[in-house]
Amino acid sequence: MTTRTDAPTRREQILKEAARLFAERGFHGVGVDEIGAAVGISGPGLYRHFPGKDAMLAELLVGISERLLAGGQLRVSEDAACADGSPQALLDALIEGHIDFALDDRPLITLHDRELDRLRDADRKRVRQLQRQYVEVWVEVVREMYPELPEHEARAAVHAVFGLLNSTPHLGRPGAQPDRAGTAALLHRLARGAFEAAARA
Amino acid sequence: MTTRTDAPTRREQILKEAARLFAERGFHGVGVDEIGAAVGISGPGLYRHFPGKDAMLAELLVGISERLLAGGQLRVSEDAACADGSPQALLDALIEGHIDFALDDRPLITLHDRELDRLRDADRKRVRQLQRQYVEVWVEVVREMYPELPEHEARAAVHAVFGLLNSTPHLGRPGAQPDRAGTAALLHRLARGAFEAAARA
DNA sequence: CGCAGTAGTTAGTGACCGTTAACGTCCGAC
DNA sequence: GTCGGACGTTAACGGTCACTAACTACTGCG
Repeated sequence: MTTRTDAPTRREQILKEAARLFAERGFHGVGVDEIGAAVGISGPGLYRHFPGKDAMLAELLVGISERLLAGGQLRVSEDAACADGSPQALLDALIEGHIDFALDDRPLITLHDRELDRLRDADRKRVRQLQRQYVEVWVEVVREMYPELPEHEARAAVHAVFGLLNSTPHLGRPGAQPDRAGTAALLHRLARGAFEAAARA
Repeated sequence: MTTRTDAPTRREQILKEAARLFAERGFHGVGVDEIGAAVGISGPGLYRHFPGKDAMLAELLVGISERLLAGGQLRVSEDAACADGSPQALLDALIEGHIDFALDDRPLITLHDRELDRLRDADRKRVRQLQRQYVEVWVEVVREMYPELPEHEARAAVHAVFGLLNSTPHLGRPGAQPDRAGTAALLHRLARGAFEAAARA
């Protein structure tokens, strides 16, 4: 949990605004001029920082996937280090981490499963691999928690719970979400309840 | 549950293929020539059936929203007619109906929350209103089933469960889903479990 | 037959958009 | 001081794309 205090670089500004715009109107629906305008420079000025529009999307998607996977793996290893690591506590940690991500980086969550097919083959392969690994982390933890659950059902349940947790962009359209902690708690309960019910064959 | 036996009209073919292509590559990512090719005619021939590309998307999205809402309202009225209408049975009926839709019309489900912003203002307003009404149908049933659940939490839970049920497009990428009945049953359990857990404050 | 309407075709047009080219400006280092 | 690189700018180019125009083929009907 490292927090930054220094000002964001221009490159980071661009990525952030591009993520927002891509999430709002789709990759093909946003022009480079708009992205430039969002950070106060104009159109082709972006090419000092990125080789092209595709590269921005690629960096965003690869970055998201890497962060998600790294977070998941970190929590698993932390749990393994702790002596009192119960499967439920680990699953809760995974859920909480994903919720934090979904609540803090809504545009990225939106992009994550929406614009994957707009990537070059190599990048798409890499993102898909990272996503698969992240799912596998969850599946292993879920199966440790509910050993009676068949693997393919565990995997389907994990995908479904991702859909549940990633629904946050559809929630508080106009104003900011009323209560971040409350929303997080509710989502956590929903996810736990879904997994429990999956195991009740 | 009326099933059609007559051949689909050209117009319906176009809508079906357009839905598939829009879902795969996004509205802006598909050209009219491709849509035409998918139904065996070429590009501008589409304009005999639709005034423009936007109109196809509009008809798709309005149609989806209307069908979802009509299905939900139908189930509520059926339950009210039956003497033995329990809240749980009604909620199960809603869940099952939504699952059927998600499993049978994957491309439409994908479009439904992805390309809404590509619509003209009037159409977008209409779709949003239909969606809102559909959510309200669910919220009322959920609150009847779990009276202790505050309204805003019920609404958030409904949105989240939609995300869960609509995750089916992310499941069986390569082959067809192994077992439709099994997938439906699993999704149903997950959704029920999520609502139950929501109510356990 | 003649005719009208339906459903296509190909060719072209104007707009948009990603990208490149050529040029300017500021600023720190030697 | 001036030199060089980082960072922008505007102008232009080439391709793509939605849409239109003009024309053709089929089909049922009097």
